[in-house]
Amino acid sequence: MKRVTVQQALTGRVEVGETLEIQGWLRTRRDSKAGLSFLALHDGSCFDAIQGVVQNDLPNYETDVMKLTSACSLRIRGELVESQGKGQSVEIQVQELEVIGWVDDPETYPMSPKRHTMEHLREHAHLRPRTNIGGAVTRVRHTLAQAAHRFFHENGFYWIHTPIITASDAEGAGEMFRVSTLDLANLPRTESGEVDFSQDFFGREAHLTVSGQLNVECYCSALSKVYTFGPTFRAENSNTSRHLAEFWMIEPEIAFADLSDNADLAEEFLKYLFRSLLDERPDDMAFFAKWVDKTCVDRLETFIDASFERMEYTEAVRILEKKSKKAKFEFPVSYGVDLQSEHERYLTEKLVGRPVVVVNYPKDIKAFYMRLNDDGETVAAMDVLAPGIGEIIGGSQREERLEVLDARIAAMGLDPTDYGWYRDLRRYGTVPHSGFGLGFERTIQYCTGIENIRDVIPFPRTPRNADF
RNA sequence: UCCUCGGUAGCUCAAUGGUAGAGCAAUCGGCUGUUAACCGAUUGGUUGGGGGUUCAAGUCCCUCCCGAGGAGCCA
Repeated sequence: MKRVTVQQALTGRVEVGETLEIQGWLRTRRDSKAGLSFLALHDGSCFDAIQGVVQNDLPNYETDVMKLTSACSLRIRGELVESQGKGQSVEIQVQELEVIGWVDDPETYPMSPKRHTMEHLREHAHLRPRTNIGGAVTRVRHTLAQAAHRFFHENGFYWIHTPIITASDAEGAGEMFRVSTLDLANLPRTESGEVDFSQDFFGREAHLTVSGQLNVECYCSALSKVYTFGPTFRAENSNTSRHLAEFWMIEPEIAFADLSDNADLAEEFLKYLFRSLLDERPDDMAFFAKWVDKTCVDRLETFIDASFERMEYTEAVRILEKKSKKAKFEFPVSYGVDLQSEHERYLTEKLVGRPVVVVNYPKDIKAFYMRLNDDGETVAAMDVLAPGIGEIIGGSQREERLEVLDARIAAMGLDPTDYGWYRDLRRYGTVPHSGFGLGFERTIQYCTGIENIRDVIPFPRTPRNADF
């Protein structure tokens, strides 16, 4: 008797005629008064459920089988046989069935065997992985994460575990969540009446990280090719289908590399991810193509075959200005202002029809650490824009020249003493280096066509919502 | 945070200011191998909370809460 997963049973690990044992959850039960019932059993190991056929002479047919409802957990033993029906090649002729867990009050079980809205699934995030779409998203997410690590490993990158808690108070990538053990009802005060963080756990203010970039630059300046892959936190009050308060970001950083190398890396990396996904999860991708977004598989294949579209910011603005009347933009476009969502969408969706890299933005709309170009006006920044999502990657060549970095820090009104260790990288053997941040959830959205980012992470954290 | 649209049965949605309905799910019965099975019946409601207008409010007004789409911020 082999105990196997549904995936193993369906893919030849068990020969027809062998007996096997499978454990899982019931998706549906269909009865035929020919004296048999059909059970669809899933265990998450693959998209498909396996069909168990139960004859009514089973000792517990009336007492157990006829009472089964969706989501009951079961252990079945039986023979793997070729199916007499359509829709599956093999099925299990059940010889023994054991109910492990019943469903309490089936009428109110939230994942009843019918179609549900994404909002409903989200409100039951603890049960959502049992659904077709919940399972498919989970496997796709895993596959993309594994592919990311594999890509970097195979290309000589080292994975750096950058800190979740940071006392760097000037990363400048958005609002931060405070980390503190102070008693909120009884805050220690300094003589001038301000909160005395010297009495806090770290002896100073601390927050959850908004990016591992500054930390990973340190390791880049020693191990040459590195990356982080971990959770990041933004306390922005963003209520959109593209933002989470807690999300996962992949941030590679490469030494002796300019912006063009950076864009090459982004392109090669994304293609590797998409190729892996199509190769490894055809079952789940077929489901998304059928029920969620008919174009998702084609989109990935096109991306893999095509070269990245690259465009200068100046060029992008020129095109947008030319098209602004026809496209009826709500906001005007001109050199020196950041592109609005509608402009980004126009570029990637209408003009190019696939992801596009916009490079060399005006320095005033970008971060202090981005490398100043020779024109003195722009910085070596890049944004990868994807149809339906907008910015999926943000990156840049970093400023490696200490005096230029200091001038930028000063010009932006930042305090150089906050950047002591970061400046040291430029003092001791500085090198040109580049990197980017890829929003992991946005990548999953792009691959699956799922519209709301809250549906591609197990337990989404958003303003006013940290349930589960 | 701003704009727009929503909140009615377990779920998805109907309902001129005048008796709250349907489909699915669930339960029961029928059906000779089903595939989101099918056919019949039954059960199922404090219409998001609070306040107001009215003879009468799911429906109109005020307010709060929650959700979605878009914007800003960004990945």
